[in-house]
Amino acid sequence: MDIVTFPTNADLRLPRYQLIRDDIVRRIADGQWAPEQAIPTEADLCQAYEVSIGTLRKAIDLLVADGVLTRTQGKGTFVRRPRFDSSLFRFFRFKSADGKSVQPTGKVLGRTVLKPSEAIRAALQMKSSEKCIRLSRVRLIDSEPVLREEIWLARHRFEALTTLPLDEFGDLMYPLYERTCRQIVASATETLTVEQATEEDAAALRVDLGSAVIQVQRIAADFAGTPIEWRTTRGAAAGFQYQVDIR
Amino acid sequence: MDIVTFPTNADLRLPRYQLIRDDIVRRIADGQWAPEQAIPTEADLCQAYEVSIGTLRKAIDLLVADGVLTRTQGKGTFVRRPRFDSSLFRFFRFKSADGKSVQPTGKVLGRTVLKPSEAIRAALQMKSSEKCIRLSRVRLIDSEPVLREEIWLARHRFEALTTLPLDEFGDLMYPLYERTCRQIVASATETLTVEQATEEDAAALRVDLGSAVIQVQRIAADFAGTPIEWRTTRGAAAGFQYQVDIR
DNA sequence: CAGTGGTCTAGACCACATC
DNA sequence: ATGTGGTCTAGACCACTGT
Repeated sequence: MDIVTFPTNADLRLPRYQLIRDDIVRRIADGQWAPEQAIPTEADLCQAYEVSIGTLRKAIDLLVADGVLTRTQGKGTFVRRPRFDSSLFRFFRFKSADGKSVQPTGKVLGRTVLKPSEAIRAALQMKSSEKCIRLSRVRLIDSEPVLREEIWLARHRFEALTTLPLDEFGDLMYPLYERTCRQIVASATETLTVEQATEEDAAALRVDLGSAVIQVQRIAADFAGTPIEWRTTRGAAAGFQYQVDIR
Repeated sequence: MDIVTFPTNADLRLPRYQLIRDDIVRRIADGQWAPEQAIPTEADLCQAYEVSIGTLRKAIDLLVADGVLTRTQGKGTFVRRPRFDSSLFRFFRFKSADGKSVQPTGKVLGRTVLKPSEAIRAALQMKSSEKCIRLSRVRLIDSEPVLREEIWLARHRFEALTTLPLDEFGDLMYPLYERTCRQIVASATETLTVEQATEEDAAALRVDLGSAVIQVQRIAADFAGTPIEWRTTRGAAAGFQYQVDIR
C-alpha cells in the first residue's frame, strides 16, 4: 500500500487512531475494500499510515467493536458482511408446524413508483422532486403469512428494481440490493411499537381485528451512514419476544 | 498497592489483561473498591500486577466498554454507579398531565415471605430450602398508576426488608437495596412480551380487560454477575416505544 | 506545580493458518 | 517455513485537573 494522506476536511488535531478509523470506513463505503475480503495486513497498514502497530491496532479495535471488521488469528482482518436481513427474529420467534425454528420466505405482492410522504422523504434524505419505489411484501412460514412489510426505496438508487419481475425478488432483500443495485446495508435503526390490527392486518395475518400487533419500523443505512431503505414490518404480538442486556 | 497474586482457581493460561480484568471486577464485587470512588492510578496498578502500562490499559479498556469503570483525564479512574432503576423508560414514554416527561413515584402495596416457584428459585440460584420476599408495587405519575410490579428477592440477602415499614421503601428500589442490604445492582437482563390485560391489570392500570399490556421481566445481578432480584413489570402497551440500533 | 489519564513508539515473542 | 493476528514490554510526551 502507498502512504496515505488524510483528506483535507479531516480534523488533524484528532488522535491518529481516529483518523485511521475514519479512513478505513471511507474505503469500505467507497467499495475499495469489499465485504468478506481481507484488508491489508497490520504491517502494511502501519507503513501506509506511518504509525506503530499499537496505534493501528487501536483503530482496528474500534472497528471490530463496531462490527465493521472481524479479525482471525493467522488469516487476516476482514470486512464483515452485515447479515441482519433476518434480524426481525430477534423480535419474533417463528416456528414451523413441526416445531423447528425456521427462516420465513418472502413474496413481493405489489410495486408502485410514487412520491413519498414528507416523513419518508426526509428519512431517506431525498430531494423533494425525487420519487420512491414502494414494495408491499409478505413473509411466510409453511405458506402461512406471518409478517406484512411495506418498503420504500429512493428510485435513483434502486432503478433496477423498477423493472425486475416481482417473482424474481427472492426471499431476502439485502442480497438483492447488493446484487442488482450495489447498495450494501451496513446498519439500521429499528423502532418497536404496539398497534391494533387493521382490517388489512386481520385479513393478511389471520388475526382478529383490533388484536395486538407489533410494528417494527426500520431505517437501514450503508457503511457511510446514508439511509437507503425505509421499512415497516407488522406481525402478531402473540409470537413476540425480545431480550435486552443492560449494564 | 501490594503485588497481586491471582486466585488459584484462575486459569493462568488466559491473557494477563483478562486476569487483571477479572481481578478488578472481583474487588469491586467484594466492595474493596466502591461505586463513585477512584481505583488506584495506572502506575500503581502496573506495579501491583507487574505488567506494563499497555497491558493494564487493555484490561481497563474492557471494563470501560462494559460500563463498569469510567476514566477522566487528569482525575482518575472511577467505579461507575449503575443507575438504571429508571431504565423502564427506555420502553415506556411517560408524561405528566402538563406534558413534561417525569419519573414516576413508587409505592409498595404488599409484602410476603414465601417459597418461590421453581423458575424463580432457579433464576435467583437459591437452595430449595430458602425463602423469598415478594413485594407488589405500583409506579404512579400524578398519582395515577401506570405500572404494576412484582419483585422477588432471596430472603437471606435482603433480611432487612422483611421488617422495614412499607411506607419507608421510597421511590427507587436499588438505592434502597444498597443502603439497607449492601446489595448493588450492576447489570440486568430484560425480556419483553405482549400480554392481555388481566382483571388485576384492568383494575390497577385502568385499561380494558384483554387490552394489550407490555410485560418486562428483569433479572438483576451484582458486579460478580450473581442474580439478586427477579422482577416483572406490566404497563399499558399504548405508551410503549422502543428503539434499537443494529450494526 | 505535581499527578492523572491519553496517545504513541518500536520493537519482541507467541499461537494459529496455510502451503 | 512463512505470514497472519494476539499479546506484551518499557518507556516517551501530551493534555487535563487540582493545589
